[in-house]
Amino acid sequence: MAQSTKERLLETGMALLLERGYHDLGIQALLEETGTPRGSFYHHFRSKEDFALEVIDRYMAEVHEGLDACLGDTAAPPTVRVRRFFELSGEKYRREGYLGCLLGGLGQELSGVNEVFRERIETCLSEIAGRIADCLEEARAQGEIPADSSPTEMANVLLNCWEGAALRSRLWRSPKPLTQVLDFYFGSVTAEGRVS
Amino acid sequence: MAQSTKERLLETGMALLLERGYHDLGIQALLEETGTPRGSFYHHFRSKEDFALEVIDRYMAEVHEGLDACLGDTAAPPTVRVRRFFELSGEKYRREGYLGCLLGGLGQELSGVNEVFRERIETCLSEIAGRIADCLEEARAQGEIPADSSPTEMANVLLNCWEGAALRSRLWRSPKPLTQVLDFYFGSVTAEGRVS
DNA sequence: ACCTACAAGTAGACCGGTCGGTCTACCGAA
DNA sequence: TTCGGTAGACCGACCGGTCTACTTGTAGGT
Repeated sequence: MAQSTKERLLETGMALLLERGYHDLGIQALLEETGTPRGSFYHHFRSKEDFALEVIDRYMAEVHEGLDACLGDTAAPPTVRVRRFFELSGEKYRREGYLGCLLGGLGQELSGVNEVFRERIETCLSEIAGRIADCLEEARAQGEIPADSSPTEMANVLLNCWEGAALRSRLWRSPKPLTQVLDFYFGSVTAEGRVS
Repeated sequence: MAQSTKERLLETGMALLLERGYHDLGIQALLEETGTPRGSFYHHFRSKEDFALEVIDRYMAEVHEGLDACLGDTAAPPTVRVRRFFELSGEKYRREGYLGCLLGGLGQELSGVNEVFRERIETCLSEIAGRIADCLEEARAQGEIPADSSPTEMANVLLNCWEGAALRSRLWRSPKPLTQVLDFYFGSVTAEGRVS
């Protein structure tokens, strides 16, 4: 068997959750899409909520892979590495038809109702922001950005703006908001306050 | 009667849609919350979808009121007026318990599944961006921002970043992402590239 | 080599509850 | 008497979740 039943459910589930959101995606639809009987689903997952949380785990694993690949490349200046990570994410969005970010989607939909999801997704985002902040701290140390910058704050602002652009890109079905926000952010971060 | 049944449904519905989202909010819950019989609801609205669209209309009416109040104040410089509009929105979010923006919430949840909502919400956002762009055009004409700026693009970037901050503020239940993004945006827009 | 025993996973009928929506009856003001 | 609006019983469809039966793969005893 090329792929286990559980993996198939998680992979297809990730795509369906991104497209349809949590409440609009029924177990039934997922089972039909993957040709899985009901019993198998509940053998592998305690509940729909448990399933979605595992999908998020899988999503985060992919994100960390992307972060490893981009931020670890010490040949490039830190701010360039950070930008590359977002450009890589934008590439992924394109392949998916510009449906935005799963964390943003589930976060918006569920954070008003379900505390478990709210905390989990917030944790994921601050984890990502943390790794970006580490890289921006390098940029600060190397003088690429002003010495009085706050890498943590800058990373969070960047990530939040990116999530907003991802939402707009989902509405617009276009990469434009994504590239615009990167141009704006890195344009101002790396040029701001420079004399000469 | 202080408030007609329809108004009561729309007002309460707006709050409930913001908190719970579209799919998680059942007609039943809305009826119980407002003490309305089922028949009244379907007398005033063709369907749940029609209801939500009217809620969006009502929301947009409020947004335009805010825009009128802030952008019309010609005593202040244009960029200050724009900032005031977002600060006013932030005040509103605070009163609601930092649940973010209704357009962002419904946009994320529904734009992958329902074309009607996707187009409507995208139209709303570009309408808002358009009014902000007009004000930024004034700023450009007055030399407050560089002459080679693109007000439309700047307005869209600002609005998108704001929506992202609103999402994070919803997850975080805090105003911090909102104030951070405004400080960053207006800090770089009004200071960028200035010599002396 | 063969039988047994057991567990992991597959299969789908079935459950109570809730969903959005319809329908008829009723009410009160013009 | 008409008509905008209220009232709530009722409908089929679908929801997430449970249950039992079956199929497999395999470890262990003889």
